[in-house]
Amino acid sequence: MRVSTQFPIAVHIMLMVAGFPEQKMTSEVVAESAGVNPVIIRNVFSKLNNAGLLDTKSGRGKTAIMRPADEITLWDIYTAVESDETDEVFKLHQNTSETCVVGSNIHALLLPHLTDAVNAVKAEFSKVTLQCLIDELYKKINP
Amino acid sequence: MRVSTQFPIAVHIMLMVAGFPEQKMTSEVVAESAGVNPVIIRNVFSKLNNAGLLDTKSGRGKTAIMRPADEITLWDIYTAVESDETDEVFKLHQNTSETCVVGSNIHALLLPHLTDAVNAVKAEFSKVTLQCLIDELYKKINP
DNA sequence: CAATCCGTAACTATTGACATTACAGAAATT
DNA sequence: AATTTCTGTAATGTCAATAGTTACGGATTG
Repeated sequence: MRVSTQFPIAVHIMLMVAGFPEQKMTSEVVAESAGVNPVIIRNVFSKLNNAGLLDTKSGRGKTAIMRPADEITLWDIYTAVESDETDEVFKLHQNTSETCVVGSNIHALLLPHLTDAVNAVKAEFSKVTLQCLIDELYKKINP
Repeated sequence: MRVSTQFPIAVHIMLMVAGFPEQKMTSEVVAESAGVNPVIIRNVFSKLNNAGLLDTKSGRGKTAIMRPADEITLWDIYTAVESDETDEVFKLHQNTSETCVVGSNIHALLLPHLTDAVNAVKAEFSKVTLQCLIDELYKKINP
C-alpha cells in the first residue's frame, strides 16, 4: 500500500490557508514550506478547487477555504486528490486464467473485502476535521 | 493509495494451495492461473514461507499451508508480502521547511491519524480468514 | 544418481511520480 | 486600459518502483 505525497501536501495547503487566514498563501509560499515545486502546489490547488474545498484566485493570491474548518475532514481532502475506488486503491493482477476456478473467481472474491478496508479508512479519516488539526497545531506551538 | 499486485497474488497462491490440497501446486501451475511470471510466484512463495504461512519444498512441489485455514487471515497474508509501517503505507513529503510552523509540524501532526487508518485496515483484514474465502469460493462453484 | 523445482541474483522494460520550464488567461492594482 | 501578479495546464525530463525474463545453485524426491 502506498499513497502519493499529494495527500499530505493537500493537508499541508489546507492547514496553511485555514490556520493563517490573514497571510497571503501563494503557490510559491506554500511550495517553500512544503519543500516541493510550486507547480505541484498549483496542481493540488486546482484539485482542491474542483472539490469545492479551496477558493483559489488568479491575481493576488486571495486563497481561502470554502467551508468552515470543522466541516472539512481528512477524507474530503483525500478524495480531492486521490481516487477512493477500490480497484484503484488495490491493484489486482490482471490476465488471470479463465479456465482455473481460482483465477476466474479471485477478483469477485476479494473485491468486497477490499472495499471494506477502503471504507474503514474512510470512516477513520472522516473523524478528523481540519479544525482538529489546527487545534493540535496550535497546541504544539503553545503547549 | 495503491497496493502492489503481490498482495492479491499471495491470496491467489494461498487459495490454490489450501483449496485444492490434493493437487501439486508448483510455481508454474500457479503462474499459469494467476497470469504472471513463475519467478513472481516463487518470490511470493519465499515471502509466505518466511512468514510461516506456506511450506514450500524444492523437489516435487510439495507445497502446503502451515496453519489451519481458519487461523490464517488476510492481514497475515498482507504483512507477509507488504510493510504495515505507517510511513511506508503513506508516503510523506520530505524536505519540509524547518522555519515554517506548518512545515516543521505536519509530519508529527498527521502520523497518528495515518496510523489509525492503517490499524482500521488491519482490523478489517483480520476479520477475514482463508477459510472464509475458500467457503465463498466453493459457493461460487456450487451455488 | 537423475529429474524436478524452489530461491535468488542480474538485467531489462515499463510505469508512475515528481521536477522543471513555459505560457495563456484571470484578477487586482495603478 | 495597462501592468503586475498569480493560477491553470501542457510538455518534457528524470528518477524510483514494479514486473518480466534469463540463468543457475542447491534442495528434495524417487
